Amino acid sequence: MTKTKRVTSYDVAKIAGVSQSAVSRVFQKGRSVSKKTREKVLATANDLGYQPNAIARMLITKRSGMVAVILSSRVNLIYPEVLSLLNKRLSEKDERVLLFNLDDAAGLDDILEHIWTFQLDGVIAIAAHFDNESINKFKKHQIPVVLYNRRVAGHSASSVCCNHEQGIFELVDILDNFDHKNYLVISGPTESDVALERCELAIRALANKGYKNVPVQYGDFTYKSGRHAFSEYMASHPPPTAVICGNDTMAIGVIDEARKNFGLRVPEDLSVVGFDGVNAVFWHSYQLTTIKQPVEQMTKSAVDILLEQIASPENPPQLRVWSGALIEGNTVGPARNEK
Amino acid sequence: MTKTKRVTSYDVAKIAGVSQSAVSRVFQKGRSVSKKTREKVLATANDLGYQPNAIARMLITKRSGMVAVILSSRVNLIYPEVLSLLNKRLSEKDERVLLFNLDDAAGLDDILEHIWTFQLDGVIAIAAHFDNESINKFKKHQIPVVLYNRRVAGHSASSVCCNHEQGIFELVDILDNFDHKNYLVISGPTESDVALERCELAIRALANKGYKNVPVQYGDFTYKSGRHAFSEYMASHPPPTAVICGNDTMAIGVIDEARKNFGLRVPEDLSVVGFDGVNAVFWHSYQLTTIKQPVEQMTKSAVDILLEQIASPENPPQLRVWSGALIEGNTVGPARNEK
DNA sequence: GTATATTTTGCATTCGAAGTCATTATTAAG
DNA sequence: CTTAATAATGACTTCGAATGCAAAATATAC
Repeated sequence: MTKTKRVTSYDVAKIAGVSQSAVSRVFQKGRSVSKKTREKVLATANDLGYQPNAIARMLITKRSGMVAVILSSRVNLIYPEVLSLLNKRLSEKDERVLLFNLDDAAGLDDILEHIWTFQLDGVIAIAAHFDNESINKFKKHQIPVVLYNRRVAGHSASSVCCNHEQGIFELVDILDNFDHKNYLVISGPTESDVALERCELAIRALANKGYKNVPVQYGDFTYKSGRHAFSEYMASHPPPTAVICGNDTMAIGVIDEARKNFGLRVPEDLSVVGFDGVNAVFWHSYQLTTIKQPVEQMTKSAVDILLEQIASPENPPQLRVWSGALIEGNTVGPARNEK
Repeated sequence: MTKTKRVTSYDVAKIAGVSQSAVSRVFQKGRSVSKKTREKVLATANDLGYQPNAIARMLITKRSGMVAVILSSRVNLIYPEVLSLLNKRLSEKDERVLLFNLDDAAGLDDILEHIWTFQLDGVIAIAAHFDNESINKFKKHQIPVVLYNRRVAGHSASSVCCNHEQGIFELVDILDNFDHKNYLVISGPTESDVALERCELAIRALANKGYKNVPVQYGDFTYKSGRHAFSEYMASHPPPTAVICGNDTMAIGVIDEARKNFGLRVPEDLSVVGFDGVNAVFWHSYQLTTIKQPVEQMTKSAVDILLEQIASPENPPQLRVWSGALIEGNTVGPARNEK
């Protein structure tokens, strides 16, 4: 029942026989304090169990030491990995992660309200949909943003992206070299910018090879939706020989559906490629050929850029693009072109 | 270059022709303000784009509106789901999530330091290892904690757990009914409390059925480690007929290893069970028989308990245990008992 | 109409550390 | 040993909202 009051810098000051300013200075780096007082203060601080109150510090310094990470969660198996790495990198730079889930009932506006009031140092938005209007709000509130895998028109915000073009083109090249002619694209949901980008690139890459009007089915990045998209297509079309999927999870769904409900062998009868390089692509039952998103570099860049923008807000927005690496699995083979 | 100053309650007060207190009261619920002033204030606040500064509020109210979630990440596919649900539930109660990853170089102590200085409202620790010493620190700092899937000796902290005993016993019952006699347990890493608990329960459940000295291999909850543990065991023992795994991901690894490198069919030659109920257990290539952790209820309870503790810190710690649900897959069958 | 109860209001203070500035102690240079 | 330069220190103010309290305004009862 003892409502222990917090130990403040004043308490320490009094006991150590110095001023509050002195105590404060001891807990800041690069401030001149004599060795004698520093030791005195540190000793009594330790005795009393004193630690500077971060909230009070935030109020006066106007830096919260917190970065918001906005996540459109669940959608993709790779996000947990991204989040974990971002957290790690930010911690190293002494920034905490305040997490926001965008897919909850509460929309973006709701999240933004919170971001303003919390005086965050910056924001990293993972594949969330931001239009220029939102970006302008950040400008107005003078909070740096870095978009992850999302570019915004006119380069008005910094972003770190996977080079989807390079990745998709590489996959299409491989398929084309195997003489595939009957393609199916299974895209992620139209609300997702990443999904749209990958889908358009696939269509463009195929067009370059001379394949126009490639059919597209839409899923929502989940396993189930991959299966469903494939069976939907099969219900009214002759089987394709190659399927290009918007992400790995759907690709795995396609493989299972093809094998189970259509008796197709992968890769003998059907080639399948995905995107992302999640752990499951290495599982023996799938061994998916896909592109690994360079998560390490991307998260590092995102944090670097963000910190730069925090330090020098007047710097122009940056764009950094990283190429993914091909994972050569076992789901691509020569086309079975029947005639 | 215009360093726009933040709009404060004083600014609004001056323009609206009221006192700062009045402005403050408008933005708190359950405070008496006349309709007239409320409207005036709200109008000018809107004009100026004023929003209360959360940091200043935290300082005076001593509530940060933030809850720390400590995650031992990566280890388990189910954590992202847990995190996402916790975030959602906490947002509904107007608490933000400050995320900490325990497996980074920075250890628990480092995280705790931050927790004290941030004056957090509470902490939810997901399967992190907390000893009584750590719990006592929380008591000293008067910060409520809820442990997720982790009990601490002497009920000194609240926790929400999956009923691993019921789950494991149910799985063992099923295997026993299929007349299995040669078991192998593949446990998660010894640093993990959940892993240890599941492993011990499996051993106890088997002992109840008369099987003593059941062999145990250790993995680290990953797919690879599941495969490796199984092949290690097979290298020097006759094949078991049933494998009980510490989680789903390792179970999937075992299935792949058994099929690929030992030509065993699942479930005809080998029965495999897991634990957690991650999405991948439904994938057609596996269809794992497992126990689904009741994540919905567990996260709800965790948040409920935490908020109760925040509201009434003097209340005793609570323990809530939820039973998992059996997922009847296709990886368990009659034992192939050769003699 | 007055007297009493109730709601609104503003003043002044508080939360806890950090920054400004003038003053004092210490060191280096001559 | 004096003078100049530098380092260390404390008093006071600041950040921005919330709150206890007394005064003022409004509502209710008689």
